[in-house]
Amino acid sequence: MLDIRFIRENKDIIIAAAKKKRIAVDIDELLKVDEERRVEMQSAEKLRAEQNEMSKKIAYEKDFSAKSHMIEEMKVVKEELGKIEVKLEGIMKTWQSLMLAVPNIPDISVPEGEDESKNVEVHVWGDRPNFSFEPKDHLELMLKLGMVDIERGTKVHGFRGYFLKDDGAELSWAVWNYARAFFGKRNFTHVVAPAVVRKEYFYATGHLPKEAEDLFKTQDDDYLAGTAEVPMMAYHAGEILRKEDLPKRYLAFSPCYRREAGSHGKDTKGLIRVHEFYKLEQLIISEADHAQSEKIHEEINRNFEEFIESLGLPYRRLLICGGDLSASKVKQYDTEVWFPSQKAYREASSASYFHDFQTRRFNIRYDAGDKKLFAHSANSTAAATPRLMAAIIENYQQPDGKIVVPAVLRPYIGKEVWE
RNA sequence: GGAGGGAUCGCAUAGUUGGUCUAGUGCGUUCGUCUUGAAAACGAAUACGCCGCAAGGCGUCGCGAGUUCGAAUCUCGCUCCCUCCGCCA
Repeated sequence: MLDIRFIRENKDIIIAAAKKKRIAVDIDELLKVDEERRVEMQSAEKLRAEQNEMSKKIAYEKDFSAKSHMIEEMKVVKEELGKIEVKLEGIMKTWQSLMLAVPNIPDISVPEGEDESKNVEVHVWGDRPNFSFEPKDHLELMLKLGMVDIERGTKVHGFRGYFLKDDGAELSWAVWNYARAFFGKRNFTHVVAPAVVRKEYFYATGHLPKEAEDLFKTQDDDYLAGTAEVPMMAYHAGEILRKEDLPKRYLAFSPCYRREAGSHGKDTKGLIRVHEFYKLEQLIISEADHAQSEKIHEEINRNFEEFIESLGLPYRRLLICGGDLSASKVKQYDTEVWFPSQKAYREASSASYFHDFQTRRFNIRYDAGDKKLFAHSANSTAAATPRLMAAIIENYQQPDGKIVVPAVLRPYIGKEVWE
């Protein structure tokens, strides 16, 4: 959500932004409805002012007939006001839906482009393992080592179900614990966040209504979050923060639920795409300052990259192009890790910043002295399992099917090789 | 799951026979006076949003609807919190 005043004054910028993002919006229609909205509001307020004033006079009036006369007069005003209110209600509905359709402004550094094929590879790190044999996929390797049980996973949960066990379960704990220690040194507040979240907050993040198909819903009309971004933005919803407490830096752990309704044919085997996984997420609420937001975005993205560098996983960073950038975002990097069996990079992290687009919907402000300002927000993956585990398994595999434990995980695993 | 109580502008409270409530008071906070400085005392300010160039106006007493000329106050629905009972990790 953007500021209507900003939209009024920067129509051309919004139109260009929508074009870059391949999003259809009718700004002229919005401005027209906005004008009607203001006109109706003013006439409603004028009548209310009259009502308030007369109301006081009626209260003081001692003469019965004069009093009755005034009440009769105000009945007419009431009726008139009612008509305007009905009209205004309709206008407000249209206004709000048009407002929700207005996208955030992409950064100047966001490349032009139709869709994901135009995302730009801006950074590549690490030597892809040079196997003298045909690398196996993580599922085959993990099954052989008894790290995962898919058969019972599907028996118990259904499609995309899995059990991690023995070394697989331990690896999961090791990744979480290592991530906790790694990011903990970078000045984050640790949080374990709920995945069951009230509906209204999904609208605020923009997950609803457009991703309703991809979300699990409870019988109490709550939804299961697919990322801790939802509960963590909701955490400060409606609050006015103190400027000296910013930035708020959270490392949130939560289970994540995704129905993957739109990807039935994709990644049908293995642990790359599952309904239920676990993620540590970086989320930062900061002052309303573009330069600072940009810096935070680079920083949290680098945090993730340095994390997987320490794990020795080759990766590349993509700068997401306009056509692939969602409405709420200013800029996004996706970090993709190398999967030897697929001979391809697969997404392991996504880092974005939003300026005040999200905080406006969540109503998260801070006291900037003379005025209250909407804060800025940014988030990035810190570590998502089991996908990250799959990457570790594949990149550290040996000719005989054994897996070398990455050096940084050995203190958490207690051995050097899985066999 | 059952029974009862509650939600007021940072915190604590007043206000429920509808109309001087444009919500009072205390604490806290900020500024000022006094003081070498501090404390104390005294004085003033102190919720948020919307519309408007401005003057000013409007809205919000958990949220939403309703009754009324007029709602913090009455009615209905919802949310959350507290106490007790039951069940349970």
